[in-house]
Amino acid sequence: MRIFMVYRKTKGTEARMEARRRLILDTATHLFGRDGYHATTVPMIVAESNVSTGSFYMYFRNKEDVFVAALEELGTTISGLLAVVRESEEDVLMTMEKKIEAIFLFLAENPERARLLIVESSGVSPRLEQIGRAILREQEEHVKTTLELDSRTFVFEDTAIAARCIVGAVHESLYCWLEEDPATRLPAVEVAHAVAQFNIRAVTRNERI
Amino acid sequence: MRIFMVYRKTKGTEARMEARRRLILDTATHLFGRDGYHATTVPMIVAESNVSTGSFYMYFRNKEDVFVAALEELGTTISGLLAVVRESEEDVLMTMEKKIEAIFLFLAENPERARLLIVESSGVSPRLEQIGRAILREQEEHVKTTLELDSRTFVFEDTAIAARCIVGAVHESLYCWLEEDPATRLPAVEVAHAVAQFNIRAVTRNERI
Amino acid sequence: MRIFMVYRKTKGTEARMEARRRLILDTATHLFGRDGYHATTVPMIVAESNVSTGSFYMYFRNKEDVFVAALEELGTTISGLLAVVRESEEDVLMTMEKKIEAIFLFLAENPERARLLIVESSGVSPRLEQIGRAILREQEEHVKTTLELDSRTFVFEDTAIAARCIVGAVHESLYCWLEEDPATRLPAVEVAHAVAQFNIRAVTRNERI
Amino acid sequence: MRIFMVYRKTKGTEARMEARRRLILDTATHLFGRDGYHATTVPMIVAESNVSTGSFYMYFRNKEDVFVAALEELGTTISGLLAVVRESEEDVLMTMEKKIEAIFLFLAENPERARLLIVESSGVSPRLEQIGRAILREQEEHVKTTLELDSRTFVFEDTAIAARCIVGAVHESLYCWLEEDPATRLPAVEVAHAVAQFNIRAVTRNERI
DNA sequence: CATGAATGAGAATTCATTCAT
DNA sequence: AATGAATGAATTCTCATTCAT
Repeated sequence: MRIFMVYRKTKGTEARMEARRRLILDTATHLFGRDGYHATTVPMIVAESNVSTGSFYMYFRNKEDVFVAALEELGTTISGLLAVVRESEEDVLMTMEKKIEAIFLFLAENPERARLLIVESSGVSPRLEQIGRAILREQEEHVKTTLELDSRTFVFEDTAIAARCIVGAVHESLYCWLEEDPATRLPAVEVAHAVAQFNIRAVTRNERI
Repeated sequence: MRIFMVYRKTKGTEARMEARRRLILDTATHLFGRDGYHATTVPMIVAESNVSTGSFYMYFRNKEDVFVAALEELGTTISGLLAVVRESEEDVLMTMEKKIEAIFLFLAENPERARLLIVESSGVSPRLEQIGRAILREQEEHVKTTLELDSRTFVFEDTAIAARCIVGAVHESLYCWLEEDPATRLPAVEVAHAVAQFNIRAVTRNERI
Repeated sequence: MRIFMVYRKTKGTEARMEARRRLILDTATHLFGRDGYHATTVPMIVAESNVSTGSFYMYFRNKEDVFVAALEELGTTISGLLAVVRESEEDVLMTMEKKIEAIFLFLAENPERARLLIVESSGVSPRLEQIGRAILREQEEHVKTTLELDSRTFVFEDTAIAARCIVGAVHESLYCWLEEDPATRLPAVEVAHAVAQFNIRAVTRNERI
Repeated sequence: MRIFMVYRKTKGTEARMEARRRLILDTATHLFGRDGYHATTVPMIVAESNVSTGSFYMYFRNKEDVFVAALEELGTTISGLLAVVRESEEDVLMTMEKKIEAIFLFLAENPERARLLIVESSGVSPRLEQIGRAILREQEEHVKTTLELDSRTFVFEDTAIAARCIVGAVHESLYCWLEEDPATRLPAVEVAHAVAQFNIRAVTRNERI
């Protein structure tokens, strides 16, 4: 064993640590989304990140932990997306439409994240499932809140159920769209719009349409 | 001259074999639904079925194979359920309502099968995912066909997307319902009805409501 | 369970039993020779023979036992071959030549038996190895006996070693010949002759050649 | 400023890894040679080496792989042995004699290696058989080359066949010698010499003897 | 802080053999 | 005598995690 003395500036070290964590997390997110939780091994993440196994376990307690981090990050991202919509729209109908489209389009543009959320978060461990479900639940809360903003516009009584239906509709149609041949499928925006229309029809008086 | 006793395979043997297969399959379905695909090991299935490892591999090629069998059986069951509805209803609106409720109620009454379909069939292997998706796709086909039966009643243009939304809505609201405290949640029939109403509103002129 | 009374003539039964044993043994010999001991499973033998597993174990104690039977049969065959030579030849030199050629040609014409003896009999179990070795030892005995028939002709002192060398030479050259491309290799008879010459040269005064 | 201690992989690590690989390989070679390929299990190798299962699979892809390594090492050793002979001898006859004796004596002193080569390399898998055969083929090449050095001394026409006969003779007589009772058998050197004489007689004019 | 060799529990699967029918 | 379903011991191999350096 040889010991080298290395003098480093503290600042740079902290920044580098953060960068390493990011690198590992991004790589893991990518691999989990592409190959799934079980097909992705720690050696794979480590190799792809050019980081040692030891480092991996310095930044994350275990494999599940990285997945949790990836999922939580995704949750935050989607929350932010929905928050932006709420703040920017005046018309509740438009708010609803934008929210639905925002979720759909974000996941359509980030298919690996979509898999992470829809496919891979379930069936691994109760903890992971809870986190994945929490993200859906938050989306449902967002939608429910919007539905309750204006009971003149949104006439469907049970807003909780409506919210769940809406979120379920979005995810299922998104998943189907992802399965389709990218060359021939409709553009994401069109599908997002149609899905939004479907759900808005369900919760409003339909004379306007 | 000598007398030989010749034992012939009688119906009993075949019946017993079929019963054994059933036993293994049912046990596996139960365990997969309760603990998930990865948490369920062949030794567990075997122990729970009071069957030897060898027998397991006599009736199924491998672990994935039992899961496939369980999933396919579930698919057949749901298909049957939907087929019954189609045949029995005259009113297209009523058909749609019954179909939606049929899926919801069946899965509500068979929560382990619901997990099998919604949670455990994804993220395990492409083959399993395909089979799980095929079941959803079939449900969507059923719904789509119904939507196209009467374009006066069902006015939502893109029936494919509508079908996906409906199936997604049903599954998500069901899953949420299963997560709720059985002691305090609404009765399944009520939720099923509300979900049906939601979806019917989305695809019809709403004057009637 | 149903019991049928079947009346059969005793004679036919015994003959049929012998025929079954033969069938199993021949099939097993073929499969062992083609695929090797370990790659040949009892289910394979049974399937190929159109016989039940139970029957297999009626005629042979176990898998090793069929191999033993196959090997012993082969030993007998080769013994017979060598015995015929001994009886028919007058000239000791000719006897030696014929013996060497007989072994070579028989195995060349029965490559599966050759594999059984040279390749598959070793490395399976001590018992099998002993039997395989016994066959070689018997060949060596035959050769040794011949070498000792006429010490004027055969001048190599240590007849035991000479016999071993001869048998080893025959088997190795045979094995190499079997590995060669059947389309381009020399005819078996030519190689057999050359091998015989080689070995005869080794044990005789060479003026004659 | 902070001081980090950076541990570098030093020669020690690499050396220790090499030593570990050696340990596993030597243990495996020993067990394969003593008990045979099939009777030797990975747990046995691992236990005997005081190494974990995981380590085993770090250094070797699988059980076959260690066997291959053992066999290839043996091939290299024998090649080296023969190469040394070729370089050191002037007289072709002496070269031949030394080569034959070298193979015999090396295997006589390393009976486990002998078993590895003669017995265990065949009948396991085509790949292993090929490697085992390649070693024999190389010996035959060596011998053949020597035979072709001096056509005045070596008069046997078909050098390829002669080479095979020689190698076969050596291995078979060696194998018989190994089977004999160590207490009463002739010394290896004597047998080696006799075997060499046998083969040299076969390929030369015999006046000298 | 960083490394990556080492660990070992645990999973899936095969197949020779038995035995009730 | 004949059948073939049933058995379960035994084997190979993977991978998340640890820890000496």
